[in-house]
Amino acid sequence: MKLASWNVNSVRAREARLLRWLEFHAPDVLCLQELKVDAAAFPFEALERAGYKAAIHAQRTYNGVAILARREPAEVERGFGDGGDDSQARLIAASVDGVRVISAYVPNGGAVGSDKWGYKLEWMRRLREYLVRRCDPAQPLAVCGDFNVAPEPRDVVDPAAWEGTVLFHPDVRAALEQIRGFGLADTLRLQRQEPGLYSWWDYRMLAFPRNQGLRIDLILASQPLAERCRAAGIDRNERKGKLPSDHAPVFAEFAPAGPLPRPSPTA
DNA sequence: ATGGTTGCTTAGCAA
Repeated sequence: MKLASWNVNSVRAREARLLRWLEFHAPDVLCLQELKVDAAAFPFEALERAGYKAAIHAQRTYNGVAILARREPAEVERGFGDGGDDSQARLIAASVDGVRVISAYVPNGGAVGSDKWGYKLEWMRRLREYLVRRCDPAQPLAVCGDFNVAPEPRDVVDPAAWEGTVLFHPDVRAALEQIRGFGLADTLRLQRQEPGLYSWWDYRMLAFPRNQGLRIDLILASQPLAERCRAAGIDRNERKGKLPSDHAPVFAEFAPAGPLPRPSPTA
């Protein structure tokens, strides 16, 4: 199974790129963030022609998340359903081919200390609680999306300069560790260890051609899924050219589920 | 120096 996640920064503005990317890379599942359209404006028909069914949690202007798959995503849940503020469309969960998939758009956080910052920290705490309440780390689970947090210094172009900002602050890094502590592995780091692998570059200051980015888009996998991970990466190429999203798609590939190979009797 | 770019909605906000 090839699983991908992409913050498209408006599915309307990115529709042509999205369709081209799907045709070329043909993932089994694609999680989207920042749709920025209501359900009436979501391109269901074009995606259907491209061979994908979509489950969406949409809202006008801001936010919006989706899960695309070859077959209709099942058992769809939208929002946390925890009695808290679910007015921002930032979370959708669905089952695809035996894997529970979550597409998450963690709040950016505005400025440290602001109301948005408090909302971000609270939202990340609620995500951890949602996982505990609604998911099973002993089953195949992929938590995908724009986390708006870089996990480690090697995920940041200039860690000293970014230290303490909303994307690389000790409090949100700790909140991310709490989420990972549910039993989730960072699939990219199962495969690659080097610094300089980024998924987001600011539109300004020629950040992309200078590779001044951060890795804030993640595919986290529970142990039963992570042990089947055979590849992971970031499609930096999609960030090139005219009017890209400011995020590149990230992906992970998993071997089919099945019994472990029996040890050879001659071993 | 709080700049710069893009997108949504139409001057200001969000990222």
